[in-house]
Amino acid sequence: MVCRFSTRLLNICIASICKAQQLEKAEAIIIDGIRLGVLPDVVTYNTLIAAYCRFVGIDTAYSVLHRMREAGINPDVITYNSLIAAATRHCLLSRSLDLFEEMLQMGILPNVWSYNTLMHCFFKSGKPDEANMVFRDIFLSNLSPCPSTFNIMINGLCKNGYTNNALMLFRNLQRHGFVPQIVTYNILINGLCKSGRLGAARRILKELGESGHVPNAITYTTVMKCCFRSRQFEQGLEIFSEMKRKGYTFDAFAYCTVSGALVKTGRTEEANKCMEQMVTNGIELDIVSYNNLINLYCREGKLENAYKLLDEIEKRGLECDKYTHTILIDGLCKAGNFESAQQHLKYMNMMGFDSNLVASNCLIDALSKAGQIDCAMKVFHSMELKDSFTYSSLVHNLCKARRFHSASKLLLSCLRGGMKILKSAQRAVLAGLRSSGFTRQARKLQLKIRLAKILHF
DNA sequence: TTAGGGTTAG
Repeated sequence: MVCRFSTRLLNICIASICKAQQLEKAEAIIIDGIRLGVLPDVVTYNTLIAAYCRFVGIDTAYSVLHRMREAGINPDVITYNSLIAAATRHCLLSRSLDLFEEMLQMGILPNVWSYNTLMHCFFKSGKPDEANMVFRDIFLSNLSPCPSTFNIMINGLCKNGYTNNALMLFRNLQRHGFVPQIVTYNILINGLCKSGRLGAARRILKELGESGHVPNAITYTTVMKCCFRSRQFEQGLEIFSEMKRKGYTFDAFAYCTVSGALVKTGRTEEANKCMEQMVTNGIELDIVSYNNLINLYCREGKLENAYKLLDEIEKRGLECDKYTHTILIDGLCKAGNFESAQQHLKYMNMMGFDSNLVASNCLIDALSKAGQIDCAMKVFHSMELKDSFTYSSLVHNLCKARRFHSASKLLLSCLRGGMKILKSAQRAVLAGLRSSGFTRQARKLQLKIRLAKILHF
């Protein structure tokens, strides 16, 4: 139904149709509108582009830009900010930069949101130095940073391992009159908890209470997770009860935090009850909840039930993510079904997931524990990306197989790559070399370990 | 239009 209305009404109509994800219908209405003499404007197309970014993909959204120009409407800073934000959501750094450049070439001046988004994209891509340069550019461009600018900065620093710098920035900003928002406190508490600085996190939590803000569901989930991480289980469960009393368990977050922690400690029955409670309370299962359930079934050895859930995910129109696949690969490994695990890993590669590091590590660990260390080495050589877990597991199991020279070589290549390795794995190599009469090699290796520590840490 | 909490491996 198209009406005789003004552009403003057309835009209201397009916004509501886009919200309902009926994008083709929205485009048809725009065309009908033109025929009836109701011309779309930049707001009409920006709404459509934002919806394509959110519900379809950046390429489709970008193609609307052409149609927009054909209709004689020039994009503005909001058009480009939407596209840059979409690229950032998918961690497409070069795409974000290209769009930023294109915007400049079109003579469109970026605003503080453009810089915020670009900064966030650099942080998400693990490039804090570049993000810092964008932060400086905001001031050089004579733009005023907004509270989100600082929140993105503090969050990015925390996520990239610079929690101390984040805390320093927070204090500096406070000295200059910055009033932290509840989001700022949550970001900092989460960063401090994850880096193991529980005392500092507690101080910030106390400050939050004194600031007049009320802790919200996110604050509670963050602190609860922190308790589980530091093995203060009963305290974590007390927070969960408090969340329920206060009505903060309106989504899947708290339930998944609790059930995840219960599964990790082998309390699968309680984890099951927790998820059942979630469903009874009318909370719909999302992909993370399904992942939790799949993990629960895998731990109980009920792989068939786990696979049944995959069908349910598909029926519900949800998409499996890298966690779903990793959990299943780990489940197959733990059940000793290496062939299926390897097949699933291949499938994961084929699907083009951004990372299969954890899944590969699961396979390496399980294979080498089962004595199939050469198979594990094959997987190792096929991996593009390796981390401290990959090396620790292999070095440890090579020692168990009394292959101390191979373990020593691998240990050194890990340290040369600037990666840490479990202390117990280091000790196993040194002890193994000594006990098999290679004391000189052990001494040399110890010296090299010390040198690597000085160079990298 | 941007920013915060949940799920994977020793």
